[in-house]
Amino acid sequence: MLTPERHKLILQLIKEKGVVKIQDLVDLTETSESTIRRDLTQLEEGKYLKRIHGGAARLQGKLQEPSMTEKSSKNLQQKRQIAKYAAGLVEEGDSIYLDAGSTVTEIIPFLPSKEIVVVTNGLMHINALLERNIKTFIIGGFAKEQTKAIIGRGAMASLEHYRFDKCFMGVNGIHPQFGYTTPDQDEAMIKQMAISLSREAFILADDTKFSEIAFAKIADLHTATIITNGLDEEHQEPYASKTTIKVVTA
Amino acid sequence: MLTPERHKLILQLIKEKGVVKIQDLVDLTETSESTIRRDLTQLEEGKYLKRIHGGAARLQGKLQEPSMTEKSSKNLQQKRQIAKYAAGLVEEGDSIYLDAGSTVTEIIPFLPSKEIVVVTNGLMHINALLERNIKTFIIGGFAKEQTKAIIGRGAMASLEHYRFDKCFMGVNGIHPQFGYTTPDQDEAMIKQMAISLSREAFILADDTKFSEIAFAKIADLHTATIITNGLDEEHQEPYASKTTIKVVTA
DNA sequence: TCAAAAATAATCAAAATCAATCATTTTATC
DNA sequence: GATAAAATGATTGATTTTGATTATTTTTGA
Repeated sequence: MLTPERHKLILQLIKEKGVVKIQDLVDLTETSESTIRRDLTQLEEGKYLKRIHGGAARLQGKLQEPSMTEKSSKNLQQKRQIAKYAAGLVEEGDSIYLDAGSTVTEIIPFLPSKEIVVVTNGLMHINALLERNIKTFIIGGFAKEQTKAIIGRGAMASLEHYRFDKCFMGVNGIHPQFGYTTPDQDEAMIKQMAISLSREAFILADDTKFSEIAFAKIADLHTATIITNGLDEEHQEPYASKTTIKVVTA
Repeated sequence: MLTPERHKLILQLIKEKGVVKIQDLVDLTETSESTIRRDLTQLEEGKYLKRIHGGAARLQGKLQEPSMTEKSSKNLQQKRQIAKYAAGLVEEGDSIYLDAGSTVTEIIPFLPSKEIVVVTNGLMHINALLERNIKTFIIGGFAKEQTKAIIGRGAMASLEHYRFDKCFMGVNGIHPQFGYTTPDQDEAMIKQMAISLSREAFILADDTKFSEIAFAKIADLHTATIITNGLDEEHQEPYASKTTIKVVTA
C-alpha cells in the first residue's frame, strides 16, 4: 500500500473515531508497526494529528477549512450534516433521484459510488457525479438559467420513464397546512412527480424553511420524510403528527 | 499502445482512485516499467499529477484544464475559424442541434442569441449557452463521463421529440467510401439521428479528419455539408463529387 | 517506590523503487 | 528504401521504504 493511501486511511479513521490505537492501524493497513509509527510521526509534523501514547488523536484545535464567511460556512456545515445523513440512507443497488439544488449537491461526496444509479434534473450535479464515477442519467427538457435545473413538459415526460428507490430534494417552504412549497411552478411539478415515482422521498431542509410558504405547492407533508437539524422539540410539534422528521444532531 | 492513449488511461485511473501504483499501470497498459516512469515524469511536468514513491497521485491543487499545449492552441484557432463560419449559417428563428464535442462548443459565442432554440446532448455546452441567454433544451439519457455527452436509448427517445432547421457536429473520420465515422457506437447513433431530424446538417472538421476511418459509421457523405479549412483542391477532389464542402479561409 | 509490561525510538539489513544509461525497435522524413 | 529521430525495454547502481531487532522510555499495578 502506498504511503498517501495509508495516510488517508489513518486520517479518515482518526476523524471518525477521535483516537486510534497503533495496533488497529497495523491491522487496517496490513503493514508493520514501524511503518505506522513513521507515518504518525510525519502526520504529526504536518499538523494533521497528535500522537499519544499508544496511538494518535485528532486535534480539535483549529484550522479545518479556511476562507468562507461566517454565515455561509455555518450554513454549509449544516447542509453537509444533513447531506451526510441523507447519503447514509442510500444502499447499494438503489436507484435514486437527486433534485436540482445546492443542498442536494452536498450529498454527492458521501454517496456509495458502486452499484447505484442516479437520475437528476440538476445540471450543477453532473460534474460531481461523473467525477465520482457514478452511473448518471439526466432527464431531458428545458434548461433554466438561474437554477441550472431541467424543467418543463419535456422534463416531465422524460422523468416518467424512471422509478426510484429514494429521492432527495430541497424546498423553500414547509408548513403544517400548506405542505411543501417552492417559488417556481415548473420546478414544483417536477418535484411532485419525482416524489410520486419514488418508494421513499426525503426533503432536506435547514430550520429556516419551517413555517414558510412559497408560491407553488409541491405536495402534502406526509408524502415525504424531512431531514433537518437543530429543530427543537417545541417547533417540531406541529409537523410531527403529519410526517416523519429526522433531526440530525452535530 | 500509443503514448497519448497511455496518458489518458493513466489520468483516468488516477482520477478514479486518487493514487495508483506503478505496477498497476504496467499491467493496465502492458508496457514496461520504464515507459510508465517516463509517462509519469512527463505528466508531472505538465502538472497533471504528482509522483509519489511507488506510483502517482492526483493533485488536488485544482487547475485542471488550462495547460494548453502548442498544438492544441493552433488547433483552437482553426476550430474557431470553422465555428465562426458555421454560426453565420444560423438565422433568427432557427431551431438547431449542437452535438457534444469541443469543436462545436466554439460555435456558441458566435451564435445570434435572439429567437433561436438550441437542443444539445453536450453537457459541456450548457454553461456557455445559458450565459448567452439562449433558449436551451438538453436531451435526456445516460451521461458519459469522458466526453460529457448524453447517449443511450433514452437519449435517442428524447431526441425523437425534436426537429431541427440545422444541426452541427464533429466527427473523427471522413472517408469517400465509408462516410462519416466516430469511435463510439452510441454516439454515432445519436449523430445519425440528429442528421436525419435536421433539414440541413453540417460537419465541422479540420483537415486531419479526412481519409480517416473510425469504428462506428454515422452516415454517408451526401447527408451533410462539410465545413473545414486549409484543405487544398487536390485533396477535396475525392469528396467534392459526393457532398458539399465549404473551405473556410483565414 | 519498584519491577514487569507496554510502548517507543533507534538501528540496520533486506526489499522495493528510482534515475540514468544503452541497445533495440518503432516511427517519421526524405 | 535509407536515414534520422523518437520511443521502448532491459540493466545497472543509487536511493528510499520497509520490517525486524534491540535498546530506551513510559505506563501499570502491586
